Amino acid sequence: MSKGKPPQKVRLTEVAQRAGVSSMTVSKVLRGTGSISEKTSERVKQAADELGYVPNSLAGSLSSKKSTFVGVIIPSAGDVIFAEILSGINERLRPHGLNTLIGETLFDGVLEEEILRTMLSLQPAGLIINGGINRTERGKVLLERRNGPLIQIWDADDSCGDVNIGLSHRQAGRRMARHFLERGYSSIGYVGTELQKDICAHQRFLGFVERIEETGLSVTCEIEADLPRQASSGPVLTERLLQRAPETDAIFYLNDAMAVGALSWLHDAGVSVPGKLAVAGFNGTSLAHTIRTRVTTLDVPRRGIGEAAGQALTDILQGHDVAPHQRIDPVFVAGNTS
Amino acid sequence: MSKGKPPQKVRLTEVAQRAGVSSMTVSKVLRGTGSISEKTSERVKQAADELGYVPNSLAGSLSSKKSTFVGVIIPSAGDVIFAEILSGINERLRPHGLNTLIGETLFDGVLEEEILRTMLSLQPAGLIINGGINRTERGKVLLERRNGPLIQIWDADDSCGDVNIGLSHRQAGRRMARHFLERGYSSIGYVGTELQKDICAHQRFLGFVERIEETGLSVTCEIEADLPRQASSGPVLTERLLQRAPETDAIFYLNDAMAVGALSWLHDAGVSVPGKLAVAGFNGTSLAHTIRTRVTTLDVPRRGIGEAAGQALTDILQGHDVAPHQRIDPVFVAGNTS
DNA sequence: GCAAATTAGGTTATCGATAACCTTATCGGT
DNA sequence: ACCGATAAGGTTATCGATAACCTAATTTGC
Repeated sequence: MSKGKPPQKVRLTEVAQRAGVSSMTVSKVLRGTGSISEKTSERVKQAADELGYVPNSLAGSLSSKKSTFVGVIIPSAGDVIFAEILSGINERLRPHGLNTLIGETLFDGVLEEEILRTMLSLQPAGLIINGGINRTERGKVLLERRNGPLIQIWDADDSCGDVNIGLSHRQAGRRMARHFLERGYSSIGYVGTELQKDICAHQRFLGFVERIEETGLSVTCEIEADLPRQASSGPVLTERLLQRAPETDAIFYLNDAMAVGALSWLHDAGVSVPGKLAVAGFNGTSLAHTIRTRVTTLDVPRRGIGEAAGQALTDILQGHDVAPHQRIDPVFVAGNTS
Repeated sequence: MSKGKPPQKVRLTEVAQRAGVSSMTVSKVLRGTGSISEKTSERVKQAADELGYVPNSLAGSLSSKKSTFVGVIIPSAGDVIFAEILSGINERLRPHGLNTLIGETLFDGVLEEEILRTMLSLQPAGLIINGGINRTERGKVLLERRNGPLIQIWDADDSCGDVNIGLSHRQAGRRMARHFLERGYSSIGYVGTELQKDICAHQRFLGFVERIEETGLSVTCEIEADLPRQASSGPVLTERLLQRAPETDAIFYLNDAMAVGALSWLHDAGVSVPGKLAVAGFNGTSLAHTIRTRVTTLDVPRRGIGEAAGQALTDILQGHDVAPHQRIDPVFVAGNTS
């Protein structure tokens, strides 16, 4: 039985020896800097290949003070919305040799601060962070202490960092209010959860109510701080709202998931949609357009936001100019629920 | 106008000076190792705090040969399935001070190899990688050359690394076949895409067909290599399949999204489900249970797989024993489409 | 044909932190 | 009082790669 290969690590030095050059030369060849003849360059590459050399980026970054990853801080990687943004970001970063480091805040400012701290300790080349969160003071200080570009996404209302890419959630709320008003609904409701944490959702709520109230109407709200922002919360809150205000003829939900959850319950409860009650959501997730029921919603170009953010980051790193404010507006999608 | 603060970087040395100790002492205090008196410990902590010291993990990792991140390689972070797995992993890693580095292969072996290379260069403390991909030979070599634990997820059929957490997709395919047979369907179809890339989906397909054929029946397949694995492909392929085999009375789809897409089309086309045609998907995504139509599917505990993977990784890092094979079976969910 | 410019490659000093090892005090026990 | 054990903290040598600078050999221009 063999002793197993001596896991003798391969460093620049080992490659250099095999190619008969200095380690600096290898470093230059592998990064394509400096001037090295075609011949030795080939020899070095071959040596590296034969030894299966894998560079140690930690050492490299420490020395060059240029790291190869970008921190991306979002509320949750499991939420379709942010998952798609994340994917869009990563798609644009990887071709530039940048790795994506993720952090999930769960909409919690304290957790965000903690994440920021550990991320900054990794000396990221840049940071992409989701707005719309109750940031701690120390969190803000950490953000300023950063090196490299800072892109804030999702929330266009709250500016911070070099570039801001997102939408005005307040305007989005107003947009949906306008739709309800144009349709002539007059007993209007709103259903949401966790607005104390998710500032963007809160802004949508405020914009919605604001617009409705401008017409003299009022909005019946059912807001529960502790329920999840998911389908399951839809039925619960809808039922509560309808008990308090049975005359309600239209409800705007925090997101599509809750709207769809509510629709399911409304169907079972025999409430016709939109005959008796209109329903609208937010996000434009694929689940909003399923089968017979297509939820009226505002479709946010999620992947597009991510791509724009990744692009902005690499552009800045390359010294290009980037528009500091990029509005990416949601698109109104008329379904058959309103 | 002030010149702006000299962004004088704070290193261990600066903290040490302010606290009147050596930098080694600061290092020990901040990591809680070595023996330092309560008094100096306090003094050091305060100094670090006042200066807003943020450690440089790159230097730390280089020196200690222990990095603080884990590479997670999945097909796509934007796909609900893997997004939830990713989130589960991250949830378990962060409390241990481990950061999650993501890589998206898009089911492409060559891309996977490239990602592996850059990930390994960051000296990750461990690796969690999705199975069911056509791995390149060099990719396999890279995986062996790694340091630290390697957890493979999603695909229990193909073992590799220290721990394997996932399901047998072949079994899953057979399970759904059994359901169709029990219901007495006899003209059975299968619809899928990209099976050449997604080995797991291919396994489900094989298991499904295998089980059906055991009864002497055959399966009409509509498989298109180049269409996306999304809702939009459902209608296209369903229409094609029904043209070729109008008598088909049940179809198993590659995933829920395609099944739901198909349902929408079937409804418009006036095909009653499950009266004339039964439909089943795979994954148990929330979109499968919307409103009036609840797709029959196999629900995979996605977050659970992620959590188990994260847990296994940290367990191994702490020297604990971990079961090398953890089967996480999907749960059959009877909807009203079959 | 010779000085200047360019090419090809090597030397040396960090980057910021930690492992491993050392040096003093301080404290009991006998 | 003396010796070994423990506590508290400091010294030194890396970790693996790169920036910055330097040297020698060619090439180029006129």
